[in-house]
Amino acid sequence: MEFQDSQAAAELLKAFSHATRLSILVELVAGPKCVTDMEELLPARQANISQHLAVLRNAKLVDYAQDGAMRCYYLCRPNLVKDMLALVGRNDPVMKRTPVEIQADKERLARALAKNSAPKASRREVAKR
Amino acid sequence: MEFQDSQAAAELLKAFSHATRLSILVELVAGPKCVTDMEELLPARQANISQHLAVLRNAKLVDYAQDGAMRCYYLCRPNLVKDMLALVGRNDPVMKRTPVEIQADKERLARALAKNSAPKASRREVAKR
DNA sequence: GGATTGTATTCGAATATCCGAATACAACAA
DNA sequence: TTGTTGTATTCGGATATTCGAATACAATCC
Repeated sequence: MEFQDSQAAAELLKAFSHATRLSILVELVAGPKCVTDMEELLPARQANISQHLAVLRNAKLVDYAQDGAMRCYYLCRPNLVKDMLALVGRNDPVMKRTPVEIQADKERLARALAKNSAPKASRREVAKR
Repeated sequence: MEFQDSQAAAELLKAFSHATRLSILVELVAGPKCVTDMEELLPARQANISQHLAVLRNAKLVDYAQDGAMRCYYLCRPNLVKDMLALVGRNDPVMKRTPVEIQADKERLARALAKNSAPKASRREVAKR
């Protein structure tokens, strides 16, 4: 993954990174809703919900269909949103690894790299010489 | 998903939501690395990388094993990280839906809800009476 | 002991995000 | 046309994030 991609990916993730916006997305997974519907479902005021919807729109996560004076918001990338909600809802166990395991990993990686190019020595390893 | 969960999920997502931190995670997917290694791989200075690693540590996405003066960082929830990187790397098509489709969706949802409780009328619908 | 290397933390200024209040605007009803 | 409803936008202050510079700290070497 290049830096450019990281930048774009970070932008997308920022759109997800707010409790109210996540709640909005959760509601929209159930079906399209207008702002007033969301106002009843969420602990936030109308203006604020509209502001968050603007962020989600910029991120191309939601769009709306006009219905009279109302705007029915819907997910325009429903699979992305569902998968993201599932991912952050999942509770992966946190693993702790020992220095020995890590060392083995580093060496394995170093050997793999050595096949393609000269291994890079760390400052400390250079100093040892 | 409750508001509490949204709060926690948003915190987790914030840890991911930075180009440099995503790049660090990409590097760590390949194998454990110390700060100096990352300094060579990323367009960021040592202090800044340490700061971002602190954020990732707080989010329990990485941990380290001390190795002399160095700290070998590794992913402590590798599956979560890999799945997240895959998800944001994926490029889901953005779909636009017509008002008619949305309306059908809303009505389907309304019928489903009506089975369990009295339907809630919108302000506009109440005004029509 | 001092010097060096690898890393973390603190500080401060720049920037960004957040949210309420107020206001604007668009669709519709009367 | 005027009023009402649903929604968006603007403004401003509070808060948070970001990053460089400086410094602190810990391990190792001499």
